[in-house]
Amino acid sequence: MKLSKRGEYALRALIDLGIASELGWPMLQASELATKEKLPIKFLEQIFTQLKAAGYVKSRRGKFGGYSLARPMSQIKFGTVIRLIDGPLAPIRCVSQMAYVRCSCPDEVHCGLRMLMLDVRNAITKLLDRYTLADIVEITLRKLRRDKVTPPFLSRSTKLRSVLPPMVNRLGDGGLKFNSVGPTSGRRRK
Amino acid sequence: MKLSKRGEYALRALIDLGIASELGWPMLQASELATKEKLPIKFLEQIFTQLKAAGYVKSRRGKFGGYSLARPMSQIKFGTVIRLIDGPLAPIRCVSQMAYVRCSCPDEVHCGLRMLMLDVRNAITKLLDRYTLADIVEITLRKLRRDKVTPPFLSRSTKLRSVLPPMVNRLGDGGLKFNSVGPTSGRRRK
DNA sequence: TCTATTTCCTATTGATCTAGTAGGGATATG
DNA sequence: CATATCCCTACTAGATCAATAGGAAATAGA
Ligand code: FES
Ligand code: FES
Repeated sequence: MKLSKRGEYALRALIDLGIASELGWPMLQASELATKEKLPIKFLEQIFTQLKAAGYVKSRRGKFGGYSLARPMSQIKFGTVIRLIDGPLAPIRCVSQMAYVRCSCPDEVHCGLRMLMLDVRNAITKLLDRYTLADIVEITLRKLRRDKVTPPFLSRSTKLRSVLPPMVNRLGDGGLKFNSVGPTSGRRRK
Repeated sequence: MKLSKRGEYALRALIDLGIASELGWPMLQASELATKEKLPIKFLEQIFTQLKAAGYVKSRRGKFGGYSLARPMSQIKFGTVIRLIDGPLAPIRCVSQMAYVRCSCPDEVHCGLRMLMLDVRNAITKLLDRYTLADIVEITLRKLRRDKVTPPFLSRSTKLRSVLPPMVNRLGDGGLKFNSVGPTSGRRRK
């Protein structure tokens, strides 16, 4: 499951759309998003076309047009979007549920590689098929507020420019570990 | 993390080499493996060259030559092999530890997509960086014995042909769930 | 109506990757 | 010596990726 640029931009766009809408800006323009998030405009347009065809966003054109989410954020799962844009989530087709293809192994049942990859697939889908746009937007907003940062694509009329702290590659941080914001029922006690 | 054919064949070859060696056949020929496992011979040769260069297998040529594992199976981690052949495990480079590359996001720290993908990356590496060839070979052998099946590439002198049950796509089964064969210390009680 | 702004649509491109194929050279066995 | 095996380099057809290009259609305000 390698996320292509196309997929990355699509998800970033959706998340931004979600954040903006949550903050009272239900509609964003492609050019706006492209400049603030530093994506190639024309490419982004193509992606929006695809997202629209799949029913994730709707659009209005002409002056003051733009794109907005076409359905509730809690109904947009990441797994589904990624499958649409980048294809199956499974690392190998013989363990894909949505797009199974037999591989050349003479005996699938006793294939060690398949057992391992099945676990990998399950680990991936467990995350991507459970998290929705609503979850991610909520978590992101919380982080933004905690650090008192405004998202860059919301500086339209306001001159308040958000200072972006330089990124250091410390991977220990990050992740979704907010006191069990997880979408499932599993609510662990502190 | 999409496993290419090249990667698939490499891992299958290593697993087969492991199984064979565990059963007393320390050396397999490329042609042998190719026909029994239905892989293109010349392609497999290339892959073996790569595996040899990286120190996973050693070879002997001439008549009765072949390939064998170059080091203990417990020291061959799947993650490392896959990284060698297919590149980084992370779905997106900004969450890769081994091959970090900044992405165009204006603010990595508050990027919702990055948080999600970091979790995906961790889920993947948790499996692939912990399981070794020894683990998979052990599990596979156990399954083979349980079902009284001989691996197809071990029918050299013996005329005993292994009957291969046809595969039905039932993904509920499979996986590595043997009574906690896991490589980590976590040994859960039944 | 005219103009500016926006989305929408189709085509094209250069670069890279994939999954091999082809042909022969080096080396070991008997 | 013949034969079997690994080793090495080159090549390719096709797909995919990440855009870029150019303009048509719709919308809003003057
Ligand atoms: S069954 Fe798909 S890799 Fe073996
Ligand atoms: S930081 Fe890499 S996707 Fe946002």
